[in-house]
Parts: sequence; C-alpha cells; structure tokens
Amino acid sequence: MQSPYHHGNLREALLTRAIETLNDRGVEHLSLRALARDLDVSHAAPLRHFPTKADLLNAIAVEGVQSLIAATDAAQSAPPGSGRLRAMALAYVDWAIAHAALHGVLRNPDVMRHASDDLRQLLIAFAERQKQEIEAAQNQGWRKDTDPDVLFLHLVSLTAGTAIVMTEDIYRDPVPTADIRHKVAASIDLFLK
Amino acid sequence: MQSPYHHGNLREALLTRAIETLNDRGVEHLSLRALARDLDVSHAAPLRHFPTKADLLNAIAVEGVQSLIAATDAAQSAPPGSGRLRAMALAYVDWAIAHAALHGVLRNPDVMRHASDDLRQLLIAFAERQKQEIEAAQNQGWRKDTDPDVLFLHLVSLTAGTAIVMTEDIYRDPVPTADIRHKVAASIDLFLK
DNA sequence: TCCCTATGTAGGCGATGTCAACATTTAGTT
DNA sequence: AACTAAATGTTGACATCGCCTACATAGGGA
Repeated sequence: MQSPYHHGNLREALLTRAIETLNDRGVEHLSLRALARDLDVSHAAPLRHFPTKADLLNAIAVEGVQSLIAATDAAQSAPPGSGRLRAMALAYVDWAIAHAALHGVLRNPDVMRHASDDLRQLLIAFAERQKQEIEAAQNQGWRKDTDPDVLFLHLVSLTAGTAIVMTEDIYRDPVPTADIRHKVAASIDLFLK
Repeated sequence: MQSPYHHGNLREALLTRAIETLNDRGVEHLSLRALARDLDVSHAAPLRHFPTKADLLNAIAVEGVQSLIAATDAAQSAPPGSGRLRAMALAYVDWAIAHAALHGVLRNPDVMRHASDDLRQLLIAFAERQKQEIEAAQNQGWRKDTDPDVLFLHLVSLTAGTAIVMTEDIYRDPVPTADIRHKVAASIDLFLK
C-alpha cells in the first residue's frame, strides 16, 4: 500500500528527522507540525509519542547524553589517573565537535530548563564518574594537595567551555584556526599534565 | 492625557521589560505581543523598533556585551599581568552570576546564530583585549614558554565554562555549593597563579 | 472472536510573528 | 506659520504553531 495508516516507527523517525533539522536549521525552526509534514503524517501524530515539544527535545537530550557518555566511556580504556582524565576530556570535546547539533541541545538553557528526571540522573551519574576519576588521579599523586571540589569545578568548566568554544559559531572569529585540535589538547594539558 | 498616541520611549521600555521577562520566564516565554501588552501599546508597535524578534534579542545581546565589557573594564585597575587577568576572569564570572538573564541570551545558540555585525565586532574587540592581557602577562614572565594561542583558548574556555557552570540550572546538582565563590577563585587560580 | 490499547487523522482554538494599510505626531524646510 | 516628510503607533489580516478533543484504524491478548 502507498501509505499505511500506521507509520511503523514514527517515534524513531521523529527523533532522527528532528536531529537533522536541528543540524541545519537550529532549534527555533524545529516544529512538530513541520516534522509531521516531513514524515507524511498528520499534524497531530507526533503528539502520540511526544505529548509536548519539550518532551521531544528532552528525548533528544537524553539520546545526546547517552551518546556522550558512550564516547567518554571509550576513553576509559586508558589506565586510571590524570592520563585517563585527559583522554575523557578530549573525548568530550571531540564528541561535541562531531555532534554539534546534539551538543547544542544540551547547551540550550530553554531545553534544559525542563530537563526530565531521567536526564538529570544521567548527568549526575556522568558528573559522579568524573569525580571518581579525579579521586583516582589524586591517589596517584596528581595535584594531591588540591581540594577535589576545586579540581572538579575546574574540569567541568574547562571541558564544557572548550566544547562550547569549539562548536559555537560566535567564537569562530577570535579563536585560532591553525592546528586547532593540537592547541585544544595543549590547553587541556595545562590542567591535566 | 491618559495615553498619548506616541509612547515616548518605546524602544528603551521594550528592552527593559524584555530583560525583566527574560529573568523570570526565560527566552521561550518572551513574545513581542506580550511585551506590547505589558507596555499598553498595540501588538505591532514593537515592530517599528525591532523589525523582527531576532532583532530584539540581538539588541539585548549588544547591551549584555557592553555591560560585560564594562564590568571587566573595572578589573583593569589592577596592574597588567596575570593578576589582572585573574581579576578580569573573576569579574566575568561575577557578572554572569549577577546578570544571569543577559548571560543566558549571550549563551543562547539560537540568538547568536543571527548575531549582527555590531555584536560580532564587540565580541571580537573583547577577545582582542584578552589576547593583549595575555601578552602583557607573558612579558612579565607568566607562562612565558607557552603558545599564546593555547593560553587564549584556555582562558576563554575556562571563563566561559565557569560562567556557565555557575549560572545554568542543570549544573546545580553536581557542583559543590559550600563556599562556592572561594572555590571558583581557587579553580581560576589553578591557571592564573 | 471480541475487546482493549496503541497509534494515526480531522478539525479547531488561542497565541504568535510578520505584513499591509492607515492614523497621528514630530521635525524640518520654506 | 504652513507644508511636507519621516517617525511612530494602530488596526486588521494571514500563515504557522502548540496543543486539545473527537473519531478512525490497527494489532495483540482474552
């Protein structure tokens, strides 16, 4: 049949198409009705899967954080210590560059304002793992005398900040372009080496 | 007369009220029509001053950057060097905390995507000054052997990241609360002392 | 087979951004 | 002072959007 009454996998299709739209048009141009049109579905169909637009964005954010966690998990193959922290920080930045749209959603205050409990839990777990890595690194002698809270604050600020500087258009002008990936690593090494 | 045909200073009134709304309701609830209602003006009146909603947000962003620059200018009373850089970084973070709404606009990718040339110029000038401060500090011996590009990247990432961590709700859970201002200073000192 | 739930459709409501046509006020020129 | 042009505000309209309600269809147990 040409178009079956039921789409079959509308939820996934919505998420995929939404992320595509996000990539080239930004959050402001993301609309449930336009998504429905794109997928040849009635204008209210998306509401069956995401009762509200915020729910859609929240689901995208959850996917994003899971993807981010998976990316930094891969960096955990390194032995514990400041080297592993370094690998995780770089993995974070690389992930942000590779998934700019998802990263943008995670950085959008208007999305995160309505973060679901699931999403918050994911982020807290992620933060917790970073704290453990810091503790492990300190046990190996790295910045042994510094307050762990300060190290955590510094790590989070530096990684989040670097990711933003590398992905947001507004920083493109002042930031050096030549050999940027190497400079990012050197910048992170100022803290983690 | 009760309500004169002309408001008198609608442009300023719009900006002021918009920032207020931003503060307690967020960008998503900012609407030109609601602003018009708040100011007892017809629904299309704001368009005379801001042809599009993006123009309004852009104007707010310009005010924000000017305010930010003024705040960090005050920190320039310190003598040049890493100490002045430190003062500027802390002034940045303090400004972000004190003007969370403006800071949120500046950090909103959907706002900055349409940044006007004015706005971009302001930001470039701000970045340029930071580069000069780094050079001055290096001339005084601070991290003399490090690539200035790397130092700049690190400074921008760290300050932007810290401001975000301190202002965005989503970081409130994992970040330590006790003595936070002191810890922020300590975190910045890891780089600037 | 029958029913329940999940999923999709059709229509509508209030709100929004933006446009066009018109009104009023202000400022500048003569 | 009179005339005119520009600035500023009003009214009405249109397309779109999020979301709601009522209804239609499909699929999966009992």
